[in-house]
Amino acid sequence: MNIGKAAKLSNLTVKTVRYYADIGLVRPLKNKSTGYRDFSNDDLARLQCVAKARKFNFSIQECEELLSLYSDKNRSSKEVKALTLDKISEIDAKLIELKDLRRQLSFLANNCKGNDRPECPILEALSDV
Amino acid sequence: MNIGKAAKLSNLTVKTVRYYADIGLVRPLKNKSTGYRDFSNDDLARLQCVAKARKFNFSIQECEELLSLYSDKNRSSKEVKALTLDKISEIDAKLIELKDLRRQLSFLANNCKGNDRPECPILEALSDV
DNA sequence: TATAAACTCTCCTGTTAGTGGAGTGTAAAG
DNA sequence: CTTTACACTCCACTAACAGGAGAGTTTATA
Repeated sequence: MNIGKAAKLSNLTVKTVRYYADIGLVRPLKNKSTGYRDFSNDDLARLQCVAKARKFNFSIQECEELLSLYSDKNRSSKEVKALTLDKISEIDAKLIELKDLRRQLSFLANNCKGNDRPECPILEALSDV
Repeated sequence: MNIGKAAKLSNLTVKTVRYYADIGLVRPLKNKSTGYRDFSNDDLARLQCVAKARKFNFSIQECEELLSLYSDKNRSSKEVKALTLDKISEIDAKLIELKDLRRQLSFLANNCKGNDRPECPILEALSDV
């Protein structure tokens, strides 16, 4: 199938699919005369897999790992689970960081009158080293 | 002061300070003969402000806004507070998104045996469109 | 005083994961 | 036969720096 159809069926943009082909995530055949890419059903499945994994915050490199597990019929589910657990740990770390940030910003905002006067504890906090 | 000292006193790297000077966040004088940048105390204060604001997840562009408020003695604290509240909303949105992601990944991981067999609900989920 | 270490400069490349646009060729519809 | 929709390549741009080359400057030490 052409790139437009592959993009539509994987919920990606044509630009993104072309990019994924450029970096080798999929390797569609190319029509010698027109230069058009020809995506197989397997290519499509890989694109769909990547599209989903990206939504799950997996990086492109991690997507590559997932794809290689995906096409390896002898893989163990252990490996896939390990990648997933790593990703969850990453998310947890990010959550802690963001919560702390929110706490500090809320504290500052609560102490700022937010009126027409120039005194501002937020800027004071930012200028303290 | 030279860039090394300015960097140390603002907890930034020399590379970063040079970058901030390149994009105009600070405008140190330059020694005509040596080309060395000369940072004033005001430059330093601005660098410290940016360093802190960056830790609070403000983008460079938002830092510019903060700096202009910072050096405007007639600013109202209202404007600064508004920027901060916006940032808190952004963080809240990100928190929701990450929590949802974590929930979905945990669900998948919990349903994956993680053994040496190939069956894997995680990959199955990724291949569903 | 000579030299070595530490510091500074500019310029270039690379990072992530694409997006946007120019200019051009191809296929399908009316 | 022409318009419209697709497709292609190539280049530039995004955010916020980091790494390194190659060269000049300042400071400390032998």
